[in-house]
Amino acid sequence: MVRTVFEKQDVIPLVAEVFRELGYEGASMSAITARTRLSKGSLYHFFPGGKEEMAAEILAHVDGWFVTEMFVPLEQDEPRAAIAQMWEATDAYFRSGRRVCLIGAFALDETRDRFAAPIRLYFQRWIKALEGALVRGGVETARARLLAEEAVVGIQGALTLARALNDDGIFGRTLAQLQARTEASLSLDH
Amino acid sequence: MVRTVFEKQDVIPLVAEVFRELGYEGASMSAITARTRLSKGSLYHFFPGGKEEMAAEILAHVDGWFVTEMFVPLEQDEPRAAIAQMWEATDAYFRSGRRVCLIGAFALDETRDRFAAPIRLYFQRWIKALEGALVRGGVETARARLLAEEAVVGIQGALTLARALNDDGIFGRTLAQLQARTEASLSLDH
DNA sequence: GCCTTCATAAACCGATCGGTACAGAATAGT
DNA sequence: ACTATTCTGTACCGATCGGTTTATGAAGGC
Repeated sequence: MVRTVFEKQDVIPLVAEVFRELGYEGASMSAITARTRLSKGSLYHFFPGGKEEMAAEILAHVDGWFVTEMFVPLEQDEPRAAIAQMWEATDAYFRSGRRVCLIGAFALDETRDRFAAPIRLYFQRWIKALEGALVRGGVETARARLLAEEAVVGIQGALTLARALNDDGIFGRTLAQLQARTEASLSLDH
Repeated sequence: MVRTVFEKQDVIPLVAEVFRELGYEGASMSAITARTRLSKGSLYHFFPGGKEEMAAEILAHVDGWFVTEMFVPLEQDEPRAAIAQMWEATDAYFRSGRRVCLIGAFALDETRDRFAAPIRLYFQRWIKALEGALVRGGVETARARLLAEEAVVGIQGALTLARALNDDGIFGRTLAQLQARTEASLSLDH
């Protein structure tokens, strides 16, 4: 009998991918067991609280990734470098639009009510971190706010349309345009 | 006994609102009956094909609304007026961001695979119609394409963030910015 | 007034839902 | 090697899922 022993840190990304593809309601336990090859016994061992705990831990895991890879650099590092890294990390993380934003997907249906706080904090911090980096890069505050909001809005919209249109190009085009616009503001106000 | 007699045209918007709020998987039959006050008998009378037929007809209904209210005007009417009407209709339809785009929500999870064609056609036609209006308004083709794509991307992203942040302002700010940018292009190239 | 058609309600179906119980296999500590 | 703990597979639970059936209520045509 094949028996693979997992640890929780290995399990979270596997389950996360199922939630990402199917949404909270669509990710039934049977779908999760089928796609992760993990038995119910394993899943309820790692997540005694069931689906809700799985989703909460996954949200925290995704949030943690963004915090270390993007938000902290934006908040602390040299702004131009951090912003450039943000665009790269965004493109890599979302696989050029072929991967959906789990937190954005959760925000749309009534799953949002369950996880309203972490969802809101994630997007607030992203916008605030980018806005702060732009300000530190010399952009005027009001414009930085708008630019940051526009960037996160554009990323989310491009993810939706990339899937809706089944178009691999739209995400890259959107990122390029947003990046060009932020860099124009950075050089203008400097 | 209270007995309200409905016709199919009255039923579709009611059911649509449930799908919009809960998503395809989240909209269970019991949720639909509870929120619409329609019995299962009525629902299966109007939609013998069950949930799948409901969703398909709802998509067609939403698509039809956009076709008559926005796409046809964009394709045929005087471009500046049609584009102005598009921004107004968008803000009104999505209730300043408090209402979610049902087709966009369907695009995110694996519901997309079931309704891939109508979802793709809806967004394609929106972008193409706006692009065409911009071109007829004097905007250069390549720029019109980018602007149209950017507008639809921005609308979808703003809808996601409006819900995620529970912020009533972001949708309006995004629309205003997109509108200003298209109008700037229209006056430039004229 | 009668009959047909449309619309509704309620009981019911097998399948699947999320979740539990528990026994056994793998691992780590000693 | 023995034991305690961690991890896994399976059988099972009540509840709910989407869907069906049936019986009857109301409305329109004649």
